[in-house]
Amino acid sequence: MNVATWNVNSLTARWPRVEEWLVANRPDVLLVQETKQTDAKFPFDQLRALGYESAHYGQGQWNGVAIVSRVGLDDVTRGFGDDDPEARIIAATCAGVRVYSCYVPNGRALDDPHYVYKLQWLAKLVDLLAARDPSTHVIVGGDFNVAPRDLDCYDPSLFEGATHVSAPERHALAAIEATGLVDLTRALHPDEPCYTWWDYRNGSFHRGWGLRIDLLYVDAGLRAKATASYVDREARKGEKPSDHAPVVAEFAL
DNA sequence: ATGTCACAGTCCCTGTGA
Repeated sequence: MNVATWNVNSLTARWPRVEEWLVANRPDVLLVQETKQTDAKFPFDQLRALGYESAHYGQGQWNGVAIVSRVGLDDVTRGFGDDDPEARIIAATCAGVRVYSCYVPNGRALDDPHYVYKLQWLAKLVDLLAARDPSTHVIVGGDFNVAPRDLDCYDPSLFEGATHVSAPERHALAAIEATGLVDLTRALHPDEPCYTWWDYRNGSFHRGWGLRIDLLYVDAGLRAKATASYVDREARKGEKPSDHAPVVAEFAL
């Protein structure tokens, strides 16, 4: 089984790149973030023509998450079941694995109300994962907008006092791991940065100024069956790329 | 350390978010 997560930064703008990538890579499951489109605009039919079922939790101008699968797509749930109007989490069962596509709030700044929202959102995710069925394999992927450790940031000194690296955000990721999940990319690559995002500005990609903020958390059973994890940097190059690259994981199931 | 991109509305530029 081959599972990928990719923040596409508008599926409307990115569809040619996403379609090309799906045809070339044929993941079993793709977790998508920042579709930035309504359900009415989502390319269900185009994906079906490629052999994929889809579930979308669309909002419109902002956010929007999806799960795209060619190994089954059942029991879809959207949101946390509360009154949060932002479309940031969707779950489904694919080939017996419970998969989540998450777009964690950015936070903007440590003194911004949006940062409080980010921490509250992460706390809700932790509660959800802590209450999961332990007998079912789980993959929680997406854009977490947090670099788990300094190794995941090209220059931690530039991020002092900023979001994405603060202690409360990192504690939230530790709480996710404490529910029994493993950051798979880091487990398989303990010493490599494995950046997944580079600012469009300043030639950041070519200068290597990146962050590892797109993560795949898996349960211990899947960790034991994982055979590979990699960042597809090629997808960050070329015409009209997203500012994020896909993260792919492979499992011998 | 801000050199870009995408969106919607004010609609071919500007404000906002990332």
